[in-house]
Order: sequence, then C-alpha cells, then structure tokens
Amino acid sequence: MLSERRLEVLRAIVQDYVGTEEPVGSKALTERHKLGVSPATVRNDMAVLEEEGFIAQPHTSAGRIPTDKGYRLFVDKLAGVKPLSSPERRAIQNFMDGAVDLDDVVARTVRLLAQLTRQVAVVQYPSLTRSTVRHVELLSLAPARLMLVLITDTGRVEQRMIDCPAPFGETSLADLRARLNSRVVGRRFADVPQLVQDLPESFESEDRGTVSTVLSSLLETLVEETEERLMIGGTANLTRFGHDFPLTIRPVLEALEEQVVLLKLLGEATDSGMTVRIGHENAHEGLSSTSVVAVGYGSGDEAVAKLGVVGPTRMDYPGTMGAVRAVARYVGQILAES
Amino acid sequence: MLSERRLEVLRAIVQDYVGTEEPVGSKALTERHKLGVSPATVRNDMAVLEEEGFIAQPHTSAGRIPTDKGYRLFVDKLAGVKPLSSPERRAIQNFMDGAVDLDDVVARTVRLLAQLTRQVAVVQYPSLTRSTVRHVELLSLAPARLMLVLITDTGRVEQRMIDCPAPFGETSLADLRARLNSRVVGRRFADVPQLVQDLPESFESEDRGTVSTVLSSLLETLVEETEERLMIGGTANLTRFGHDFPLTIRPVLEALEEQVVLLKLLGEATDSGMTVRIGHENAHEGLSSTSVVAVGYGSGDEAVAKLGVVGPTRMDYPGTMGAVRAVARYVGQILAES
DNA sequence: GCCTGGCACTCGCTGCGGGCGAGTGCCAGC
DNA sequence: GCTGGCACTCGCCCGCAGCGAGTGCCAGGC
Repeated sequence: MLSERRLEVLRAIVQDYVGTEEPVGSKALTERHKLGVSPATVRNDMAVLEEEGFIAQPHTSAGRIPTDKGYRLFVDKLAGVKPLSSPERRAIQNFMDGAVDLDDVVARTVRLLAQLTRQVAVVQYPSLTRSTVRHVELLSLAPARLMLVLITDTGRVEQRMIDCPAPFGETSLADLRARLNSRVVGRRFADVPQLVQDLPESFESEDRGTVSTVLSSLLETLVEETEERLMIGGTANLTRFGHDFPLTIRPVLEALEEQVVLLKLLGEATDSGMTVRIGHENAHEGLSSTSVVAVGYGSGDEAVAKLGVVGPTRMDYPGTMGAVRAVARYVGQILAES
Repeated sequence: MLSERRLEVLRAIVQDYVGTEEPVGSKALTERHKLGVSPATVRNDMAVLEEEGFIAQPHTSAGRIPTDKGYRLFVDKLAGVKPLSSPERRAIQNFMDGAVDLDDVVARTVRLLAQLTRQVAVVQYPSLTRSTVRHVELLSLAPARLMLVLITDTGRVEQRMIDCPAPFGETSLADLRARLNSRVVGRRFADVPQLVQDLPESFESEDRGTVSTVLSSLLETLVEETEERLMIGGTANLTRFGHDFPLTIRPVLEALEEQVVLLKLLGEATDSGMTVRIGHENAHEGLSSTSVVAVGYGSGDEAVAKLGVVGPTRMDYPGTMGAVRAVARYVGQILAES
C-alpha cells in the first residue's frame, strides 16, 4: 500500500501534468505544492510510484507523466467530483431553457457539454426500450395502405408505412386503434409484445391478417428503433489534444463516426453512477489514448439514455465529471417536465 | 490571354501538386508531362503565370503551387468532370440500395460521398418548402389536446402538439382532417398558407377557434421546419489535410459544427449545375483554405436539397466533381422511387 | 528508519555552421 | 521564340557542442 504522501505526490503529478501538458519533475513539484519534503524525497517516492506502474518517464532523464493506471487511482481515490460554480449552473439553465423539442434538447445538450468540458460531447437519444408509449396512431393513406405512428413519453415519434394484405375498413381501423391504445398507452416498450400478443384473435377472421401485419410492423419498429441514435459535437476540441496529433486525432475521429462504436462505448457504462474509462480500458483501439466519462440520465428515477464526453486521458477529471453530472441532471429534469 | 501551352503548364502544375502535395518545379514538370519544350521555357511560362497570379512560390527558389485563382481557372477551363468508373458506379448502387427510410438514405449518402471523395461530406435533408404534402393527420390525445402529423413526399414526418382553446369533437376533427387533406395533399408546402386561409370560416363558430389554432400550428411547423437539417461525415479525412494542420483543421471543424454556416454554404450554391467554391471564395473565414463542391439533388426535375463535399483547395477537382454529381443523381433516383 | 543535500550522469533540446541540391532568373546563341 | 548554360538563392539535412532539467545514488543527520 502506498503511503499517504506518495498518494499526495501522485495527485500533484496528475494535477500539474493536466495543467501544463509537460512531464513534471521533482523540483517543480516541491515548488508548486506544499509537500513539506525535499525534491530528493519526492524523487524516491516517484521511483516507487514508477515501479508500481502509476507513472512513467517518456525518456530517461525527463519528468514523469501519469500512466492509465495512475489516472485510474487518481480518479478512484484521490479526486472528488468538482461541483460547478454557480455562474456555470446559471449558464446551463439559460442555455437549456429555450429548447422546444426533443431534437433541440439533445442538440443543446451536446453543445453545452462540449463548451463546458472543452471536449467532444456525446449524447444518446432517450432509448425506446425503456420509454413508455404515449400514443399509437393508425392512419389510412389508401385502401390497403396504413401508416403507423408511435409517440413516446420522451417526445420521440416514429412512423412506418404498412401495406395490408386486404382492405381495412374505417370502423375496424378505429376499433384496432382504440384497443391497441387501451392496452399499450403508459406501458413500457419492452412490455408491448406480450400485451398485444392475443389481439388478432379478437377480430373478425377477415381482418385478422391485417391486424397481424400491423402488430408485427409495430413490433419491428420497436426492435429496429431500439438501435439508438446519438449526437456528437465539439470535435473541434480535438485539436487541443496535443502536439503530435495527426496520429492521435485520426483514429478518434474515425471512432466517433462509427455510431456503433460509440453506442457500445456508452452502453458499457454502468447504469447508475458515473463511469470513467481511461485509455486502454476502452475496448476500441482508436480510443486508447482517450478517456470517456459517461453517465445515465432520465426523466424519472431511471436512466433512459446516456451522455458523456470523450477527451484525452490527460483531462481535468474532477471538473469534467462535475460538468457531465450536472448536465445529465438538468437534462433529466427537462425531460421530466415535458 | 494566356497561350495554349501556358494553360497546359498550369494544368500540369495543378495535377502534379494535387498528386504530390509538394511545390512543383520546371524540371519535374517536363519530365512527367510531354510538353515538348525544355525546362527553361517552362520557367518563362511559370514566370508569366506567377505574374498573372495563377501560381505562387511558397519560398524563393522553391517550386510553384497553384493559387486560388489558378485552381479557379483550372476548374473553369482546363478540367472536365471525370465520370466514375463502372466498379465505382456499381459500388454506389450496392451501397445505396439497402436504404430503408429517409434518414437511412441521407446517412448512407454521407458515408458514400465521404468514402468516394475521401473528404468531408455534407448532405442536406430534402427541404420542406419545395416538397409536397402527402398527408396531414390530426390525432386527439386528450379532450383539448391534439397532435398534428405532417408527412411529405420525401418521406419526412413532422409532428407537433396542439393545445386547443376548447374541446373539439371527433366528428369536427374528422371533418377538419378531411377538408384539410383534400386541400393540401399533393400541393407544395410553399402554397399551403394560401390554400387553407379561408378554412376557419366554413366551420361552426364554436369550433372556429380550434381550427385557427390548428392551422396556425401547421403554418408554424412549415416555417420552423423549413430551417433545414443536414448530416456530415468523413471528418476523419481532414487529417489528410496537410502537414501543418493543427491550425488548418481547427477552424474547419468549428465551421462544420455550425449548421448555419454549412447551410449558408450550400445555399450559396446555384440551384442547378455544380458549384465549386475555392479557398477565399468561401465567405466563411475558417474555410478559406478549403474548397466546396456542391450540387442540388431532387426526386424530380427540380432540386429539393443540396449535397457536397468540403476539402482542401488542393483536391482532385475532376474526380471530386464526378463523384458528387454521380451520388446526387443516384440519390435523386432513389427519392423518386420511394 | 526516513529524510536531506550533494554530486555525477543522462539525454533531449537548441543553436550554429556547412554542404547539398532543387529550383530559379537571366543571358547569349540558335 | 525556344534552348542550354550558368550563377545564385535558400530551404533542408546533418553533425556537433553546450545547456539544463531531471534523475539515481550515496553519505550524513535527525
């Protein structure tokens, strides 16, 4: 186990390195932090920290920089979550309050997060699986052509065309619409399949085919749209990455364009509480020099989606975590209100 | 007026520079192109071209690189549009044919364009103003709460909640729905306001308020949603920009995040035919070292939106223009079919 | 036993100077 | 008007030396 002071040294190294982007040496450390010991002592501590794998030297006879493992320890044990300042809180409020619809909420959230953290922001749209149904509508566009519209409690709308096996009368349509809604409104998407399972049976045989078609279309929509969308922003912040970044930035931009990768990334985050993945902890190769800070957000007590930021492993973890948490809470509130 | 050969020299310079990314000298030129004259002659021609502002030297005693003006001349007079190879055409077809809905079409188009041109692709969603109405639906969610759903011929769906001043009966609702649709289906969005102007008058006085509310909501949707959306992709290609790109890439990423900027950019492109804006011809500061190749596309004879790519001024114009044009045509076809 | 000052050593960074070579401009000749 | 020749420019590369931040180790002191 590392002594108290050695942890303190690690904390100081992380803080200084994050601030200056340059390897930090023993002398500079004792000058900038009141450790109460001499550089020589710090050097000994550093040697131990290096042996344990928490810090490393880029070259012999250069200062030390934290390793992924060092950041991990820092995040787990040494750093708290830094609450936002009240001007920042007010800024969030002002920025978010003009949002008019779900797209707008998500778009504003992305911009806000990117600005607050000065990093790349990723916001997942509220997932359908965990949402509940507000309304299901069926429109008759042509005698044998229907349109299915699904409205969620988070304000999202999905639509889909249906070609019916046989013409479907207005009354049957109204009937189906009414029964469908009475069963599923207010229920979770995940529960819908069971709830509608026996619906076709209660219809006349001539309509049964169409009803089945409609239902399977509805279920398909549920499945398909469960693959979730997301929005990213603040990619320009990648240019603050470091000096050598042609090589660094490229794989990151590529990863960011792969929605699948990002969704997986957010998906890996635990449901509750904040998740921080540092450097190689990220499964994706291109993100091995980045850290991901993610947290779930939701309109009620449960998370319906996640948001977070992607930045260099050398990032201000307490500040970033504070911003991510604050934004998630606020977005949750907004969704709950609407 | 420049002689035939001098134009030929300019063309050779552009081609070589685009290929090698390095200033091109007189000797290399005569070796790689059969100009039939000696390097000395080419030097004289280069001196003239430089005096006229078509090429420039980064440093004294280095090769020449084309200026914006040089590229402009190249694009206008010297370069054709290079048609795609048939494998490329087939690739487009394969790639686009699996698209299931409008979002998917746009998403695939972006990826395709980015891959073909190896540049940043920008695709605007089909604009509502020029689209026509396929269907308007009104749903009653609660006694005094309606939902308006608007479906376009390009497959786009917009929805909006309406709080009514007074409860609105099912029959009145059906009536309004029918009359509304009979007036606007198949018409252009731009024409809708006139077409529905006198609708409230034909209703009972007790319903008139609600009808007006619904209509104004409809008109609002039209106006609001006319502000168009777009999708971008291939930003990772920015890393191929050049050697010095921290400074180059940053303003470009920033500009790309400003949807307004991009929309303006595409908006400036002429409606028909391809538009190429080179370097400082772009109004936006951050894009002064990029060129934009844009073209309109549409489901019928008229353009409903635009798409294009953003890349370094040093780009393969004939190839890029060919790819952009081919993709635009193909997307147009797909939209027309659906 | 732990901390400290001292000391020799490492090694990346910077600046300097010279040689190289691609490229140019000019000029005289065809 | 084209060409070969020639002197010149100047950016780039390379090697070298000096500097200095930083290290590891050691002997001595609390």
